[in-house]
Amino acid sequence: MTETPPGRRLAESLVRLTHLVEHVFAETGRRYDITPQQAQLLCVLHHTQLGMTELSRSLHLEKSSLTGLVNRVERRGLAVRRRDSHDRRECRVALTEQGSRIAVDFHEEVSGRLEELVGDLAPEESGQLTSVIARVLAGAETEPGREGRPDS
Amino acid sequence: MTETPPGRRLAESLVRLTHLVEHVFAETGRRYDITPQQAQLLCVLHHTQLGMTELSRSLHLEKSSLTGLVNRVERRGLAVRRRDSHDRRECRVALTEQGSRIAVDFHEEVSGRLEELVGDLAPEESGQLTSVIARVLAGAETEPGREGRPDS
DNA sequence: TATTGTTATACTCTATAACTATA
DNA sequence: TATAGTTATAGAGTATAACAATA
Repeated sequence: MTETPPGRRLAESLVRLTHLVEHVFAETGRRYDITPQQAQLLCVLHHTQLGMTELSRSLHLEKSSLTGLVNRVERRGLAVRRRDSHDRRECRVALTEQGSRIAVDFHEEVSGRLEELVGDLAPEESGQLTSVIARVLAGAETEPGREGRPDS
Repeated sequence: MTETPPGRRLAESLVRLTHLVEHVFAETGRRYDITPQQAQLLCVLHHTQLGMTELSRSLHLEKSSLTGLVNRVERRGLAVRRRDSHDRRECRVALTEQGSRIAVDFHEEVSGRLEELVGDLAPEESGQLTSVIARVLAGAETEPGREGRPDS
């Protein structure tokens, strides 16, 4: 029996923590009658308009999947496709007023709940955790994650 | 301009982290030809057998949703339903050998990738963070999260 | 030819409601 | 009656492949 290395144990904690956050996301979404994916879309679109290709990259979705997601969100009146670019192929997706409102409220509520969960951490602990996560996130952006590459 | 409180900043980091881990989960799953949900099921089932009701609680899923998930995993030969309880209504879901292997490999790979991302932490830091996260997770279990309750 | 976005198709995932079988 | 699990149904999310329109 070898000892589990600290990095490994931390990785496992992060996975569990992730499942918890996912749950908060889903539960909060239900209160606004949107799915977690729709919520994520709204949050990404807050204060910006993006084309389908950009969106699909930022959400890690195939463009065809995104078409459906945007359709559903548009049908609910939370976003619209705009075709006012020079390039007439392109469309930009923007939030409606209602969509903006929900994006803000949803984000506020998720943050609030998570804040409660981490509430009894000391400020140093909180800061430490934040900076570690920041490092993880930064690392992930640098390292492409060898997505499309075959198992070389 | 008021300062953003540490808890709030942490909350936002958590959300981003979650999306990253979700992505790692999905991408790794694809390499084993399983969905993230199936992967999570396999991981929960590793070294235990659970009934549908227990499973549905631990995965935050309706029992009917779980029925389908288990069906699909069973069809792929990764798990089986067993009916060897005293209570003849109950079934326990257990991994097959192949299921176990995939559970281990998947878990190994996900942990490995995350470990890489947090790799350059000192062991003490790593350990501290793990226990901080453990505290958050424990807190979440205690506090039910007022799921079914109306907005009182 | 390359790029932007959609359509067609086939699965998977999920919840709600109604159900069966056992306790 | 209560509990364990399933079925029926409807909708959402996703990827692959083929496509249309524009550049």
